[in-house]
Amino acid sequence: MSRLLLLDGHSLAYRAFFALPAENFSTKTGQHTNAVYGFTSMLINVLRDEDPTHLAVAFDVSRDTFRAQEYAEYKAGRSATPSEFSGQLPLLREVLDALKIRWIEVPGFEADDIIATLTTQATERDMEVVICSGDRDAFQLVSDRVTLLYPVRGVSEVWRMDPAKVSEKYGVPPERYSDLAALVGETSDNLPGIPGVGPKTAAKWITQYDGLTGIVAHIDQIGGKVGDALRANLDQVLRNRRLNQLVRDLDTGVGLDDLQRTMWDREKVHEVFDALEFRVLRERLFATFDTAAVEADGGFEIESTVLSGDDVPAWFAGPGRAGPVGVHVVGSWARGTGDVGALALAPTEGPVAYVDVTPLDPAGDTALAAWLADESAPKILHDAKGPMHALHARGWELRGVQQDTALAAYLVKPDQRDFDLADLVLRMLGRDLRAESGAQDGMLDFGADDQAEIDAAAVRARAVLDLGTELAGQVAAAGGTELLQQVELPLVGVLAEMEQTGIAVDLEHLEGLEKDFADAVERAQEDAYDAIGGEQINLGSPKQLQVVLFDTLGMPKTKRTKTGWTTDAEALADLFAKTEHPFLEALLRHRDATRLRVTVEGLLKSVADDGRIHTTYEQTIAATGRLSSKDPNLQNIPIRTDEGRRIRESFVVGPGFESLMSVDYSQIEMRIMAHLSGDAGLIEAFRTGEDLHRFVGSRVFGVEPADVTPAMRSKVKAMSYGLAYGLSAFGLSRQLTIPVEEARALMEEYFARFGGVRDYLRDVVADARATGYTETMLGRRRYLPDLTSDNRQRREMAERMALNAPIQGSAADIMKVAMLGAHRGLGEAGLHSRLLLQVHDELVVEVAPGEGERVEKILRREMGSAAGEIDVPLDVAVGIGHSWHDAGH
DNA sequence: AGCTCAACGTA
DNA sequence: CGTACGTTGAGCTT
Repeated sequence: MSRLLLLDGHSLAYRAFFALPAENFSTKTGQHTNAVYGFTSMLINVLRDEDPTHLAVAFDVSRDTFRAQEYAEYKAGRSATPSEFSGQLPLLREVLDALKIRWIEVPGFEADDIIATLTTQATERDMEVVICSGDRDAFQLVSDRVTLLYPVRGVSEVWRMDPAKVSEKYGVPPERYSDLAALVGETSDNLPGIPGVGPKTAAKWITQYDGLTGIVAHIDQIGGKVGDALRANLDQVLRNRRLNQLVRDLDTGVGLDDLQRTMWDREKVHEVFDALEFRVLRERLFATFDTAAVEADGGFEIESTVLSGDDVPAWFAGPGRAGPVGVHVVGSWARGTGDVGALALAPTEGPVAYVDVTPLDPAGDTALAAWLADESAPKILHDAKGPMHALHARGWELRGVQQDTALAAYLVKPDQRDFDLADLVLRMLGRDLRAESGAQDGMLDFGADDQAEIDAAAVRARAVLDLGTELAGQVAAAGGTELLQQVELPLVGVLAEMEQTGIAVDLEHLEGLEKDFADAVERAQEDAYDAIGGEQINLGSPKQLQVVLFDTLGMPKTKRTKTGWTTDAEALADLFAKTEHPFLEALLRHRDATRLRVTVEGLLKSVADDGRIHTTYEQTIAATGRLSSKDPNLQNIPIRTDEGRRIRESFVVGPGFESLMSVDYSQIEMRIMAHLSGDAGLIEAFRTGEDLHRFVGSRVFGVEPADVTPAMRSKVKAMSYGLAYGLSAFGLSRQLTIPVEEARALMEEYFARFGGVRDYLRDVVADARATGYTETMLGRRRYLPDLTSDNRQRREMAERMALNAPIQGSAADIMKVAMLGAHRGLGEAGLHSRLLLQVHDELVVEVAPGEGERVEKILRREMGSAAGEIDVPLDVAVGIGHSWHDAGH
């Protein structure tokens, strides 16, 4: 049975627009999405509940319809459509395009005319029709084959209108509804009815005289004041009736066959939903419709063979083993360690081998270990770092990883946040991650559970192999092969080692800090309560703070947030300057202390049995190419305040080592900007070795370097750094608390002296707009489609990203190269010192006894040369000490 | 239990 | 109205 679903895009989205609070539905760029969200949410529900075979969405083109031509006042008096709404219509169409749902517009006609036409065509073909519209005119279309879903109470509920329901509600059958509406009038269309005639009277007449034509024929028989009113307004009623009649024979430009439901474009759904930040909705979409089953061409034909230990050595001699082998490791891993249960190995020819390693005889173990560690035996894995930990814990090293499908996908789509294997396989290979047939030639009989596990692993190994080939092509097409092969892939092993090693902590010191900070929290809390007359609010609750600050204490309102007024540190400090209320001082102190205590608590929880903290580096998260660190994040350990820095005293040199060494690039992003822009002045600044900000300050303010005051220097410093982020005069003025005019003058002066920088920043955006992406020094791309957006906020956001991505990303490239060089250099020198941490522009090394000088030399050499031949020197600063704090400089 | 938000730490 | 991250508690919703 065919069922056609027709939606009135405009009316439904408009409902959603008013039903959903805009402040809860906007992207980080400020784009409102409530209408799109509400519509899409409703769409998902209707698709789920009605399961149509065909569907389309109709839109109004404008208010200039044939109805307005007949009656100039048609829909007059409606307030202008808010621009926050109309701005969402293009986004809504993007969503529909991604979902591959046809949307239809016909100039001069309304959405309901399109719906009426398609309804007519469909019923002629014996299809069922479900209409979803918030426009009452659609009632006239209801029949035994046509159901109307009419949203009430915003978008959360619909009335399901069939003929019986329409009669029950209005006292007339659907085909008479237009007569009724003509008599009663329709306020929203500015169609006045007959004074004194409501639905009850109108229904009575319609029933009595068999519709409007009958009423006209018997118009003289209708008595009373309402009869007079009817006669006085008859022309108007007939006009209403002409206008509310939907057109059923439009040329819509599509046939019903064009409306057949098809699977959405998964790639585009991701793109569009990402841009709209519809995370939950996307999950709902995918969860509601078992996409894999519908969309994929199929699963994988899998033949697997289960190897027992003594089969293992022979297997590696079989056909297809010389080419890349897809490897799936069954196991678990985290924090630099793990556990392997089994391996699935997919060769280019022949069945997938499955090896249960929980019991593995020595011969099998040796053969497997040798193959895994063999640099010349090419392997393909998905996200190899985790498996490396699991294998390492078992005493096996993994080398020869020729391709990592997660890393490759990251280079192709750097803005994507997660790279799930099933998802990639579906999107890039159009296949589903399941075994088509569980055929296998193992000798043993396995239980259903075991067989399912074997199949699942075998499929993954096979899929990784296929995906590796596909992605290699895509990476090459994006010019990323060298970056992948020479940098990202080799880095995996280095990061794995760093995670496995971890960094030693001084538990006693850390526990002492916890107590100190907890005491400080306690004191601050007491002081805060005293300052407001003893009321014990939760100082960590912005909501409760707002009540105290703005209601109880009546302080001036701060900047707005989505849900109220900000209580952030800057605003509190500002309020303190104005009011000098002791509560604020105590609150700020409480904030600081709480923050530090929480940081310390988190670290304490992360200390492993070996007395060290093992973070996890994410290599596929940051769109610019940086690493990120999590569980715990060791890239945001405090350094700016004295109290915060004490936490760094807890990171110490471990037993058997001599010291920690911290090596960092000075002003690497500024140097990259100098190099990329080729600005002679800035390059000279770095070549002279003069203090950068003093040098720039002397140029900007036109004084001798020696006469640059601290105030001048700090202004210039803020500006220099801000430039790489797309800072505006407004932003600079706010940061420095100076007038916008002064900030503007400062920037103009800067650009006058360093014109190359201005030209570069301008060109980098223009190039990105032309090509669609930015590029780092190593050719890492970032795609920025929003550079051509009509939406100013989105466009300007993309412009700032375009400014920053090559600079931040090139710094990330250089640091990665430096890490590879340092790792190799330490190894080749036969040193035992080892890399522990990377904090974007800093490396922390644990120095083995007596190796300090050699380590420093290697680190300086490798970090200093990591960018190759560039126009400015890369300065490296080195510090050594017992703790990370002491190594700081 | 899982989510979003404000807040805040780093480069 | 300055980029890139990750974590937290509060306060919701499920």
